[in-house]
Amino acid sequence: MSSSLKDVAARAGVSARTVSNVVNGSARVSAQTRQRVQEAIDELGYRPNLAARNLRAGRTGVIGLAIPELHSPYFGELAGLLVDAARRRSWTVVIDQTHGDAEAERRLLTGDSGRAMDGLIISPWALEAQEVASTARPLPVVLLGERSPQGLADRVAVDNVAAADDATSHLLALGRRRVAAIGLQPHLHNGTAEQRAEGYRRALRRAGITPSPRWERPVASLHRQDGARAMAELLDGESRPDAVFAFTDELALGALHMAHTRGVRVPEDLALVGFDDIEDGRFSHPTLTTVSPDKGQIAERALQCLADRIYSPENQVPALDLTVPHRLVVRDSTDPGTGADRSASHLPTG
Amino acid sequence: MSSSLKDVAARAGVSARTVSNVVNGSARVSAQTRQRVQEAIDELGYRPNLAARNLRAGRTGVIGLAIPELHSPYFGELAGLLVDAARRRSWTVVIDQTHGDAEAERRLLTGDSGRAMDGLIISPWALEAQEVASTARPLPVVLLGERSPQGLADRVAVDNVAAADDATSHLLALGRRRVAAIGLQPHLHNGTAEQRAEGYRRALRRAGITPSPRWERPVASLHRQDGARAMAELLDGESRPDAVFAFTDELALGALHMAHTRGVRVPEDLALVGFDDIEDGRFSHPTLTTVSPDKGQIAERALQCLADRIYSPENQVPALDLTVPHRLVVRDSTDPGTGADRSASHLPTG
DNA sequence: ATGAAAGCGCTAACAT
DNA sequence: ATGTTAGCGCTTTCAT
Repeated sequence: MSSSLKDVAARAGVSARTVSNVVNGSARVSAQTRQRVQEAIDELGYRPNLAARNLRAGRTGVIGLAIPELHSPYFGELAGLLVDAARRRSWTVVIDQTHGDAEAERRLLTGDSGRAMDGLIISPWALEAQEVASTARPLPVVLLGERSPQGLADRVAVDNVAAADDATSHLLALGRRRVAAIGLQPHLHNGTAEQRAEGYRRALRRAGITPSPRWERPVASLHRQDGARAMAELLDGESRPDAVFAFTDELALGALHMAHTRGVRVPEDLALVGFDDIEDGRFSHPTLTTVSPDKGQIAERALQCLADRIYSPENQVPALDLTVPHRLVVRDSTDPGTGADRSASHLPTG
Repeated sequence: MSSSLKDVAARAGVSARTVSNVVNGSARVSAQTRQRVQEAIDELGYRPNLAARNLRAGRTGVIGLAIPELHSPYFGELAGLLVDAARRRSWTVVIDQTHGDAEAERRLLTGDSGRAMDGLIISPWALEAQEVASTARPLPVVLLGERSPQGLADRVAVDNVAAADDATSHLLALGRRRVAAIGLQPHLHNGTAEQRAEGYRRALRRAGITPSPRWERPVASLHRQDGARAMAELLDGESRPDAVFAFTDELALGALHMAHTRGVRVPEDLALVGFDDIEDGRFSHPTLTTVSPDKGQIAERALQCLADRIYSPENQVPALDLTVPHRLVVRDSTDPGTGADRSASHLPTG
């Protein structure tokens, strides 16, 4: 068994209080005493028991991160940023994967997950805004990329409608008219797909084009294979699209794969835009034009929200609804031009 | 403030003991009492305090996962598998990113990280086997993908030498003779790159080819851009390779990108093999031949090691050195043939 | 079947 | 500057 504060105190011939002071630097300790205590600590290999500290403090220093799946590049990147940002605030992150399971999301929100944490950052997938809003939450929660749950929890996201509009408008500006969309999720109501569809249609209408269900391809999930399947369906249709806006980069990369397989040239025959700006899209062939959300800011602001709620529970402002900037990164999949990434270069020239 | 066991006990008119029994089902409680307690729990919205439980139990139910970076597809996939596998054992996973920083790795190993956990799974990057072995560890540790630290901690990994040999032999079997390697890391001594280089050279020698430093490209890190840079160097050389074995899929995808940029055809002009079998390689153009480690088994066995050490500290067997299977997945980047993925199909035919 | 009480290891209010 | 001690919320031994 490892040694405790008391053991160290006994060994150094001081009280527990003094050892605690030395460990935490919380009060003045004479140099001599300090050294004696330090020696005892070293000799015994003493490590403070975190569980005891947590119990005492009423806080764990742990925040939860609940995302659909860690292996998806978008969530992997975001999780990485959050872990690092949390660390800067001396927080530890425990990660849960919901796999889009409503029950799992519910458990996390209600605090029945059996995880001890001071706050939760969750990217809901299956749960609708209504249910998220009505769930009793025993701890501070920040929602990511979710339709605002009627001001009942902080939320951080890009403006999905505007972003989808930007992407679609870019395709229209290239002169494309048969612009398809891949990524609708009629079975889900978490808001994201709906908002991107809305932005897509808005851009079409502004260009004088009537949105048609024929160009809107639903997907079961957001993986590459779903994008490939949707693209196959589009290519099998009577009239082929000359542009595709995929609601995520993974879908876009799957679509790109299928285009290659079918001998469709990108961007000549088909211009393609994704969403998320994942690393893969910078090295695909051709490189992928995409909507780039500011992921660093998403991570930073989500943590800031949590910090405010956790450390200042007294002055509770109403729920925040934070919009994070995005930008369109034009690459080769829509640009038959130079072949260069015009927004962000990650390779040495030459 | 949230309510405690005592509050529930008072409200239900029973002792804390009984409430605890109801919550944990640990002893027989009369149906009537049980119901009364349950009502009190519901009315008060009582949730057990995990910190107190942990203190009492001397265990946290938390294990740490320390990896270089979460956003890399390989580690993202592995982390996802570990999180799910841990959950099946009612464990929570806290993730730390070391970013290949020796100091960060050291802190985790010595337990000075300020994270409360029952065990640690770490994929060391900067630390050498020697130092890992000599570090005093206050908790059970499993090493991933690391050279065996002289039997001083459990370790789970593929046979890197054999795997690299397989990959290289595959290229040689295609009739390629100028086989380059991308991914050496002379500045690191964590073992992985060295072992893959060794397997690469072994295969060459067996084919009667003398390994030459000219074909061995070092990289600063294992990202796509490093692979692209290394490939550029190879293509700028006096004699061009007709095959490349990249030590990771990310490097391979970066190399592939550069090949496209330079107009080099894959696999006709250049056959390419990666390592890790990340999702991207199944949808790249062309799809990527790769060495596929059994990631699910890595996760499962790492957790099993940890469980054995945590739950049965008394019968301590010597450190285990577990080798997990791998297989070569042949795809289009080495197969000018059918264009089909011959080992694992992730798309519907048609 | 249930109650009373000790104690897990730590911090901090109260002492000196 | 340092000692003494209560108590965070829970589980569990001992007792009834």
